[in-house]
Amino acid sequence: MAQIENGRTRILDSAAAALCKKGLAGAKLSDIARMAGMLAPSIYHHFPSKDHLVEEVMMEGIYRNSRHIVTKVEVLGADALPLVRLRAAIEAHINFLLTGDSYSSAVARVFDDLPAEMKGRVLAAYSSFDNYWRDLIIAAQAAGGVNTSLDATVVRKFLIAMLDSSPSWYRPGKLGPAQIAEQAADLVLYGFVGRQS
Amino acid sequence: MAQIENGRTRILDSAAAALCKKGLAGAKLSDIARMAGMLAPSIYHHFPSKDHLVEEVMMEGIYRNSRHIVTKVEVLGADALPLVRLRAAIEAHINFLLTGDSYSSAVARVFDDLPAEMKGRVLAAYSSFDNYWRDLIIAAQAAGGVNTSLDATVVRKFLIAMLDSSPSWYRPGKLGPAQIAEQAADLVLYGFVGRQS
DNA sequence: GTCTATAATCAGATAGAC
DNA sequence: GTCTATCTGATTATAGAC
Repeated sequence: MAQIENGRTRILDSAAAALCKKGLAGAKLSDIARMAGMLAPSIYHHFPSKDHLVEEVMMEGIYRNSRHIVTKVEVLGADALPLVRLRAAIEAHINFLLTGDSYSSAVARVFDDLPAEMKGRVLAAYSSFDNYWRDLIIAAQAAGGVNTSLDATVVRKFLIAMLDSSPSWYRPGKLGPAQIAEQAADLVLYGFVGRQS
Repeated sequence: MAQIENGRTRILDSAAAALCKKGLAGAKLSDIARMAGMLAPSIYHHFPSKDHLVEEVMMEGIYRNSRHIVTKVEVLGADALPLVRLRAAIEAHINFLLTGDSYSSAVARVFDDLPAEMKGRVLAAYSSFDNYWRDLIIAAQAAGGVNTSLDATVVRKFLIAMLDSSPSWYRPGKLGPAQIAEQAADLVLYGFVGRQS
């Protein structure tokens, strides 16, 4: 079933990469086309408009990211400790963003700039992913042994913003994606002070 | 010395608000002018270009945010515990962003989209602020009693991204800015699990 | 399915009256 | 210091050949 990389897929890949790197307004159709080995008007044979193309990248990014994280968490089984599941989600999210999935990075990069109407549809598609995080957090709180004075929604917003920022500042160096992922989980779960105080 | 709000200041205020709300490409000169009670060409009497106007908002945002945080930390005195100083910085940052300083919110909102040349200058202006955070974190690590396996740079990047995200999702409700600020500090310092485990 | 040529649109910027 | 009118340039989008 592995389809060969046809023109349509090349355009989507190029669009995802361009959106990541240059943002919504910065990613010109001519850039996307060039990266896909064609000229701008050829894109219109595959997509009716730039907005349609962008929206498909957003939907694909949400789907990929969601599927990756859910897979990594659910392989642990439903009876794994909630904190273990939450840690797995955090590490999977960072690993996915930093190991080159430009679709998921593109979502974090340009979501705020989407036209209102599209943003509504993208947000709707995002909601099941968001609810998955909410449930992970609430399950961990319900299991006890955590700081119950923290608001679950506030924790989720801060956590996702933190994770989503990583593609914008991470550069390969002494720390690899897996190590950043581990640091993210340690920071969120146990804080800058940590456990050994 | 309190200068009355002249045209130039009204334009800057409007630009900061528009940049926050709509992003760099979304904030049209006609929007900014209308919010300032004039028409687009009038802006050119006060600023030579949109880029110059945007850059001045960026610089002002960095200056205001930096000054506010440093003031709130330094009032504690240099002999305050490093963790107390770090907490004060975190809370001051959130409070400032959420209590309506659109200049500082505008920086976080549009920085990634700035043209490369301007971004370099803005980043240079930002560096002393960034270094202040770096020093707060390093001082706390040097004082001991924290998780030394965390990389100071990674902590700083995650921390600032988390704090800067707050204007994009916070809406006045049951939790006020001061409470969000406290939750942010608790989350960063002691984590989702917290101290009582 | 991709191209060349061109239209349509829109936002930043300028000229000059008042 | 602000306006009306206009220009310029960039970018999305269309038409139609190959």
